[in-house]
Formats: sequence, structure tokens, C-alpha cells
Amino acid sequence: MTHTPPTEPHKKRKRDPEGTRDRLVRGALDLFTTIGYHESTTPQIAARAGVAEGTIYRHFKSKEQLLNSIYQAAVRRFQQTIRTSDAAAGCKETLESVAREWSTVAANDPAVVRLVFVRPPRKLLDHSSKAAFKEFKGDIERVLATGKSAGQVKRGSVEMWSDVWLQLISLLLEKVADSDWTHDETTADDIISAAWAAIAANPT
Amino acid sequence: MTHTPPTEPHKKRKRDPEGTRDRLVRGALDLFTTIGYHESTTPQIAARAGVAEGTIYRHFKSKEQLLNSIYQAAVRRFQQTIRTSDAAAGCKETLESVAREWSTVAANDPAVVRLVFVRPPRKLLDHSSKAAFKEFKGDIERVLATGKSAGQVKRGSVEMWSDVWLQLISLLLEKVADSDWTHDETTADDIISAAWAAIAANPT
Amino acid sequence: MTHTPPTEPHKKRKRDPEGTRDRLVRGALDLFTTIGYHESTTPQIAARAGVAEGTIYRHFKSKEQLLNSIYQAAVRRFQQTIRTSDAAAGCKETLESVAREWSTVAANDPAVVRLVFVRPPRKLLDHSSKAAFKEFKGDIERVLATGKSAGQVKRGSVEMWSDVWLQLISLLLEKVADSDWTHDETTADDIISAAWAAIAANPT
Amino acid sequence: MTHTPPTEPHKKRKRDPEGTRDRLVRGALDLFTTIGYHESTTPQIAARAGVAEGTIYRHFKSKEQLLNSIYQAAVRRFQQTIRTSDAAAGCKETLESVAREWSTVAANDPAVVRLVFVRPPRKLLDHSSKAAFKEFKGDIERVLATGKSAGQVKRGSVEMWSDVWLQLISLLLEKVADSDWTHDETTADDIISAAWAAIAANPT
DNA sequence: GATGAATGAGCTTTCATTCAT
DNA sequence: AATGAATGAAAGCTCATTCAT
Repeated sequence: MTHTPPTEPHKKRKRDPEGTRDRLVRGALDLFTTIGYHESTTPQIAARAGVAEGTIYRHFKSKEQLLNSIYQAAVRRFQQTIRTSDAAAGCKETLESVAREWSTVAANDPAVVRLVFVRPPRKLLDHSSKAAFKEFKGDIERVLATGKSAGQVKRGSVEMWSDVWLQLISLLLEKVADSDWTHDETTADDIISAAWAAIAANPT
Repeated sequence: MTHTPPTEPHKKRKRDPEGTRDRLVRGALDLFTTIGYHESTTPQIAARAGVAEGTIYRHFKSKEQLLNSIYQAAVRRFQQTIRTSDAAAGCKETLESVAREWSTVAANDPAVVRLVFVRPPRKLLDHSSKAAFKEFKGDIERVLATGKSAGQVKRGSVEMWSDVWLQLISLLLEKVADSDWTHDETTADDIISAAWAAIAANPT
Repeated sequence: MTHTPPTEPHKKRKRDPEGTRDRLVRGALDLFTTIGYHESTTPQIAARAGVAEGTIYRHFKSKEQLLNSIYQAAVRRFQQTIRTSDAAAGCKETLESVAREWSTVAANDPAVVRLVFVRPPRKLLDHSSKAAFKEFKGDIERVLATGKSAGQVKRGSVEMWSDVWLQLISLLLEKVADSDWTHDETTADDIISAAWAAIAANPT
Repeated sequence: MTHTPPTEPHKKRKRDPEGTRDRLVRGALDLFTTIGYHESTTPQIAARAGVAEGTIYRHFKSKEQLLNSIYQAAVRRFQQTIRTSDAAAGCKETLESVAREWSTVAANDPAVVRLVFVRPPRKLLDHSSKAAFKEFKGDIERVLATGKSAGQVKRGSVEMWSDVWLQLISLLLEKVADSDWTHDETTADDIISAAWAAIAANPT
């Protein structure tokens, strides 16, 4: 659906042809997560990307589709972290390492973290965006499931405990993204531990 | 749920004492927390309250002020719970009882919970609304501070741990408001315990 | 039409019963000539008069009729000056004395002068207001006609020369009303002389 | 008079180069000076220009700014007349020739004359519009100053006497614009002479 | 691909007027 | 006579989207 145009290198093109779509995505992402979706106007988005207003519609069907396109890319980015994590590691260790990687993202690219974790624009997400997030959550639940079968996670539904864990990690990511706890390793570790404490059968 | 008060069928309803403003607040609150602030139009709000559009502006300076007015009332409502809680009780017990009272509110009046805990309309809150919330948070922090001086709460800033606790209670309230965990005492208790586990020095 | 209610002294009445209509007129006149008709809202007018909004409509059919009522009274006030001037005096002398009396009004009650001479709300005047002004102008023309038959006024239509004279006197009244030329007898005399010079057959 | 330009009947007119803004200005000017600023609605203005309502705001920030834009252009137009007048000519001759040129404008384009001379929308003019008019008046005063130093103008401030002269010329322009004195050379000359007589030291 | 003037539906807000009390 | 809450038509303005160039 949101097929990425192959952007083959062609003959004559104006201003940085490879980049138009990317610059649009970047500008919109910053705007959406800073001032909000409704407050971000298409003129503003176009201006940020250095293109004309109409150009948005060469790359995206609508403003809403632009948002969904950005959202799904962001979700996938975080999903990668889980999928490329060490499958052999224990549940606790995996969660910790994933959380730490996300924190790095939060420090370097706050916008993407806000979009997925802090203030997801629920009202505006289409079916496919919601599906993408569910898939992402499924990956987390799978990690927790291994911990549960090892008796490390509390009784009760895995879905619930991953919600709990995610909720606390979201708080961490928000604070890091806001530079409230900039590069404060100790505090970050405290929250990561707290998140584990909240869901662990025998907290250490 | 949002039962329309039985307006007697008259030619022109006038002087519904005390009613108009309240019905406006109720309708707007439901709309804002259901479909969102920007998606709620003034015609819709007026229709819900059974009044003409212009009537909104007899009671509120603007749509934004209407939101802030509702928000502040909602915050104060939750603040009451803390202020009227047993001052003699321990930190843990106070937090638990407060959380349980809020859960009841979440079940009976989901809208108010969503506005304050689940999706506060941060971009749209004025100075005085933000101050009201800060005061509310201050009350929570005071409770936690007593627990901390009793050695029950982890080391680190009280602000941080109340953020953590609130974050988890918000999840609970959201689920209850969404009727996902309706009247499921056990699950609610699990979350309340988890919230305490996350911040407790020696979790039990 | 604009029948003045007889305001008979009755038994029980709220706040200064004789004065309501008058205070309405006064407040509206000040507002209209200060900030303009369209910029003056009925709530403002009512507030100035210290009455409720609805009270305006007990005394006047509409905001527009209120304006016309005020306008006609103002015109009549200036008309009086001409009608009570010494019929035996010469044209020049009559005009001068009339102009001087109007100047006094301009100093004491600038609003009324602005309404009639400086910025008459032409678009908003009804038939009867226009007729009143025409009658007023007729009185001036009659004075000029005597001067003309005495050979003191230039050839050409009396209507035209009274327009010219009025135009210059209006400038004087505006300046006096604005306190630009406060109580500056010399300047006022200069303008009055200039007005005569403009229309006189043999200016002195 | 305000002949609608022969828009060829197309499905959707686009790119009427240079035209849209001008037609908007023309339409608004006619409307403002005919029925008044407040009475002219944006739908009306757009309709006159044959464009959609939103198009107004592509060219002007607001209705008020549209007015000011028109006003300033109009003032500059009259200013040109003075600045291009024969610098070598005497004061009296310069004023006469300027007045006559303005009369021609009044006959051909009444709207512009009404806006600047007859009923300037004072309440609605912004700072820069007021400055433009002051500059214009300064040019007139400069002409009068030369006459004064040649002993042709009465004693007293130049500002005052240019107000007087302008006041009478405004009357002329109004009548011409209203077609009351259409192409009546004699009457126009009478007023121009009267204006000079009003300010001249030794009227001839 | 890119442009940007034009669109028009729909928004929030204002305010003269009405009328039950 | 006086009130003031309620009205609702109409205003000015915004902005996502289209399309001729």
C-alpha cells in the first residue's frame, strides 16, 4: 500500500530528487510530534521539506496517509530491535537490552519515540497502522512468554504484563526524549529495574 | 450512559435552571474524550446539550476555555480523593485506597478519567490547568514522601517514583474505563500491587 | 414613531426610572461617536446605561432605530440655534453667531457634533432622519438666500454655497470637538471668516 | 461601469495571470465605497471578483488588510499628481491644476475618491495607512508653504489652511463623484476659486 | 515529478433580537 | 418596566486538496 517509490536515478530533476519524500517524512514527523497533527498545516509541512504544497500529494494520498506512513515506519524501526536481539538470552536480559537500545533512539531521535510510545495518534491511525502496532506488541509478548514459562513472570495474562512493562518503558522513553533525564544512566537503570520489578514473579 | 435528561416537550425551552451549563460540560466532556477535541465541533457539542450553538459562548469564552474548564473540574475531583483519604494510614495503604477509588470513578464515569489520566490534551491546556495538575501531583508526591521517610520507597527522587506509580495506575484506569477489565477485582489488584512493587524498597 | 414615553411617575420602579431612556441615549451616543456604530454592541450600550440588554428593546425597536432617534434629536438641537437667531440681523452676522454657538456645543458635547457634522452615519439613516437633516439645511439656505438677495453672496445656487459654508464650519466643529483648537478664539474666528470669504461676493 | 471582465466560459478557470488580485481590489473598492466596509461581506467581495471566498485570503491576510492595501494605493495615486506637478508654477496655479486633475479622477473613478477624500474609513486604517495619508498631506502643505512665504496665504499655520483647502476640494470631489455636478466646468471652477478665497491673503 | 493559485466545505465566533419570568 | 439566558443567522477565516501549467 504505502509502497516506497524506487526513486531510480533519472536524467533531469530539480533539487535533491532522492530526498523529497524523505524530507517530507522528516518534516512532518517533527511537526506532528512537536506541535501536533491538527496544528501542523500542509503549508508548514511543505515549507519544512522545502517543496511546494502540492508536492505532498505526489507522494502521499492525504495528510492522514502521510501520518500513517510515518507511523508504520517508526513502529517497524522499534520492531527491528526485538527481532535482532539475542534469541538465546533470557527474558529479563532481552527486555533490558531492548529497553536500552530504545533509550538510545529516544536520545537521538525523540520524534519517532513520541509518535510510537508517548502520544500515539490513535484517532488517526488506519487499520494497517493498528495491525503493525499489534504485531510489534506480539513480538514483545513472545519474549515475555518465554520468561513466563521459566517462572520468572507473574501469573496472569502475558498481554497484561507486557502492557505494564511497556507502560513503564514509555515513561522512560518520554523523559529521555524530553531530555529530562539526559544521559542519566542511573535513573534509566532504575526505571528499567522498576519495570521488571512490576512484572517479575520474584523480583530481585 | 450519557442519558439525555427528559426535557419536557415545550415550544421553546427557557430557563432550565442550573441545567444548561452542566449539560454543555457533560456533552463536551463525552465528545472530547470519545472522538477528540478537534473532531468535536461546536455544532455537535451544542446538539448534545440540546441548545443552540451560540449558547456555548454565553457560558464559555471559547471552545478552548470550555475544555480547560472541564479539565480543571476533573482534576479537582481526583484531588479530593487524596485530600479526604485517611491521613493516619500508611503510604502503601493510602495509595491502594486512592487507586481503588479512582477505579470506581473510571467504571462509572470513564470520560473524566480519560481526560485526566489517559489522554490529557496537553497542547490545549492553559496555564491554570497545568497549575491545577501540578498541584494534584504535588499531593501524590506528599503521600509518597511519607513512605520514603519510612524507608518503604526506593531511593531516588520522589517526583520520579510518583510518575512511575501514576503511570501504572493510569494503565489500570484506562483499561477499566474501556471496560476491558470490567469489575475484575483480581486484575485490578494485580496492577495496584505491581505499581507498588515498582516503587517499593522491599517489595513483598 | 419614536414617541417619547410620557414616563408618568408611578408606584414601584427600579433604579432611576425617569432616566433609563435618557441614559440609553447618552451611552449609545458616546459609544457610536467614539468607537463607531458597528463596533458598539448592544451589551456595551446596555452596560453604559446600567441596564440589561433586553431593556434597550423596551425603548427602541432596534439598534438602528436607536441611532436614528439620537440623530434626529441632535439635528433638532442645532436647528434650534438657527430658528432662535435674531431674524433682523444680516446674513453674515447670523451665520457667524450660529457658528459660534455651535462651537460652544462642540466644546461641551463633542459627541452630538460628530454625529451631525463630522461623521454622519449616512448608510444607517432612515427616511425620516434624512428629511430632518434636509429641513435643517433648508433653514441654513434660507439665511443665505437673504444674503444673496442683498448681493452679499456669490452668484450660483444657494444650495451649493451653503454646502460650502457648512463644509468649512464642519471642519471647525471637528477640531473643536477633538480639542485640537480648544478655546482658541482666534483660530475659530479665522475659520469662520474663511467660510464667509469662500461664499461672499465681495469678501472683506 | 464596473464592467465584469469577459471571463471565457471554461470548466474551471485557473491561472488568470495578474488578474485575480486586481479583480479582488476592484470589487472590494467598489463595494466598500458603495455600501460600506461592514456591509460588504467576504462572500460578496469574492463574488464580485468571480473567485471563491478562500481566494481572498491567498492575497490578503484579512478583510481589514485588504482595505488598507486598497487605501494606500489610492492615496499614492493622488500623491503622484502633486509630485508630478510643475514645480516652477505658483502656489495658486499648482493647487488649481492639482484640484482639476483630481476632479477628472473623481469623474472616472469615483470609488477611489470617496475612499480617500469623502469618507475615509478612519477606524479601520492601520498605522501604515495613516502614515501614508500624513505624507500626502505633507506634500500639500509644502505647496502651501511656498505660497505663504510669497505672502499669498493668510497668516496662521500652514497645516490649518491646507486642512481648509482640502476640506473644500473634498466637497467638490464628492459632488463630482456623485455625478451631482457632472462635467459642470463652471461650478467646479467656482469651488476651486472659493477654496483659494478661503485661504488667500488677498483674494482676487 | 513539481508547482502554487484556486477551491469550498466547514470551522469558531459574534451579536442583535426575543421572551418567559 | 425590566431582566438576561437563549437564540440562530451570518460573519470572517482556515486549510486539505485539486489541477492546469
